[in-house]
Amino acid sequence: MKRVTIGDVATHAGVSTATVSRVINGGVVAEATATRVWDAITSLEYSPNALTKSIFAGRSSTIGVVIRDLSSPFYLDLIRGIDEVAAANDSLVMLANTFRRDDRETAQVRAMDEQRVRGLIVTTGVTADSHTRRMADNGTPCVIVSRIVPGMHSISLNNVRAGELMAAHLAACGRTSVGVVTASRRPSQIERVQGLSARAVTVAETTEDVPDAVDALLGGNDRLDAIVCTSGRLTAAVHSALTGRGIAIPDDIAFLAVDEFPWAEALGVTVIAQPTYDMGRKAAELVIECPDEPVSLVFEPALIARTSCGEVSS
Amino acid sequence: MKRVTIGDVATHAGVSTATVSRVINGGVVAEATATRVWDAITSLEYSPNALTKSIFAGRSSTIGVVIRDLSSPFYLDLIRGIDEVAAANDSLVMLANTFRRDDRETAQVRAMDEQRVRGLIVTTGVTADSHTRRMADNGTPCVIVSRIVPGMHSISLNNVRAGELMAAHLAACGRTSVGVVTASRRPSQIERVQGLSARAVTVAETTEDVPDAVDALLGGNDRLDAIVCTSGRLTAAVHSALTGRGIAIPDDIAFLAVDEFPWAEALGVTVIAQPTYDMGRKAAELVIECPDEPVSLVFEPALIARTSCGEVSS
DNA sequence: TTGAAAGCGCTAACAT
DNA sequence: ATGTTAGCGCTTTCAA
Repeated sequence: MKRVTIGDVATHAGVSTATVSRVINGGVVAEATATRVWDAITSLEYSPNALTKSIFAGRSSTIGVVIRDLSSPFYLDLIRGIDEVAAANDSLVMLANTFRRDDRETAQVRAMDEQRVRGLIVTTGVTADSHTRRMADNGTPCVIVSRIVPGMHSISLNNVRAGELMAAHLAACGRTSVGVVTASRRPSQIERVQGLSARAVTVAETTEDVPDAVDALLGGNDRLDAIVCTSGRLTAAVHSALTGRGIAIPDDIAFLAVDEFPWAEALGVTVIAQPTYDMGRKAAELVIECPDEPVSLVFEPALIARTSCGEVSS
Repeated sequence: MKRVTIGDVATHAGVSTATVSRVINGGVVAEATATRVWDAITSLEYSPNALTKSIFAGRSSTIGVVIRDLSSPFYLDLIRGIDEVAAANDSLVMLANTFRRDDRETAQVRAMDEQRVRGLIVTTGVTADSHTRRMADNGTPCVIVSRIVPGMHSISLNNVRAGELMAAHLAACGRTSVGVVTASRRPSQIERVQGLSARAVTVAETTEDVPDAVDALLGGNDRLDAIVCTSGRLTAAVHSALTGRGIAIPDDIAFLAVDEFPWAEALGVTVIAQPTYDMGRKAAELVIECPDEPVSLVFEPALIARTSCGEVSS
């Protein structure tokens, strides 16, 4: 069960470990020696130890990703984008989910630091920021996603614009009394609501809170003609709360959501889409390129009009 | 930018590196010394290098996961299950997507081997099996998901039963002429079709192939009264191909899919659900427990009846 | 209870 | 072109 080491290969090929290392990493070696070494490598099924290699490089070749909530549709494409860039750069992706728990967020960031990841991409809340910043100070390129943090790289959406886009679309569809279900007091959520100038706003932390939130909206003083959900994580819950109450979309109430999802087309749900995949790619590229000055990239949202707001086809 | 090492801590605390190591890993140390060391650790912001640690342990504490296609709804919950168990065992998850390309599959498995992962969970095709087996032989606990491979740990679904469940349900709904869209010649797909005893079967490798596949089914000699899609990855495409052709579900044709997805409820799509999350947990537990004899766990599918097959409420 | 010293598997000067 | 040697940051005997 003992692992084959570079030393075994060296002995088998009758050379020194240095030569084996050179063969593997492309140094100057005589053709004949190289062949002997490769033969030894294959016949012994030698697999180099990336961990030990990393010790010399000072850090590993892995990109760390800390995700707050893997169940949000936003993240799958983000990860895909990151993964693709990583694969193109011979990096692997180390993933950690924090289940929306602050203590796990700091723990996971710390774990990534201990793993000496090549770079770190996080979608954490503010709690983990001090740890992340410390990592950045120690030379690990860190990218914050979905939030702008001064002095650090960040990838985010123009959330105010997203709100405005929604407001404009709703207005164009003749809806004037808008109710909002929003996820939390995170900046991104707040900004979206800001651009929205809504009549009523309720907060639902989890999907379990959604039915109550929807009831609150529906039972308010204003008679609403549109409901928007600013969190992709809650969209399904809001939608089914609405239809479950016998509300017809868009005849009774218009429905507008943030974040594209695979079934939006089938359901005719109009959404604000983030260029999630590109954001993931960009985040990974930032890690690879590792610019000296903090760069803060803001992506523009796009409205994908379907039928849930009572759109009239042009 | 030089990283703080255990040596720096030792100097700062006026002890040897051995003592620092003992303090961190819980050896026998005098209380007073321990305090001094902890003070040094915090004041220097020392972060232990997990890579170096791993080279002593022989392997890292990370669990490797190689996923064939991150876009399939099946995998998010699988990853969540794995991640949860990993987190509970102080492990991180290293994720690699292979984009359904055989060459990338072997490359990623090899990469995981080089990373000396604590264990490996793969949903790859057969191409990577020889590599995976080699890893297993070298002492890395490996778990194959979605396929049974002799001599190796595996987690899979009772696919034949899934097919039978579908057939029975369709029959109960009075549907007798069933057409199937299946994804590929992978065993899991074939077994599902087996249990199904369908009138017509077409294969769609990717979502792009789906429209043609559906046309082939619809244009066949038999007049079908049910379409089932045996691949979660293709469900959305099949559904929209159907509705896009003006076909009413379930009035014109019943629709039945494999793999639960967040919007199934909203759309009323009847599905065969896999206990994906539990499968992920079990896979990770297998990696942690590392049983000597190969264990092959087969999970049972469950039908979630909604309305897409013209179900009559009891 | 602690320190000195010998590794873990590999790379990178420096010789030859 | 190749071998020798000294590390990388840490753990782990073995003495003291």
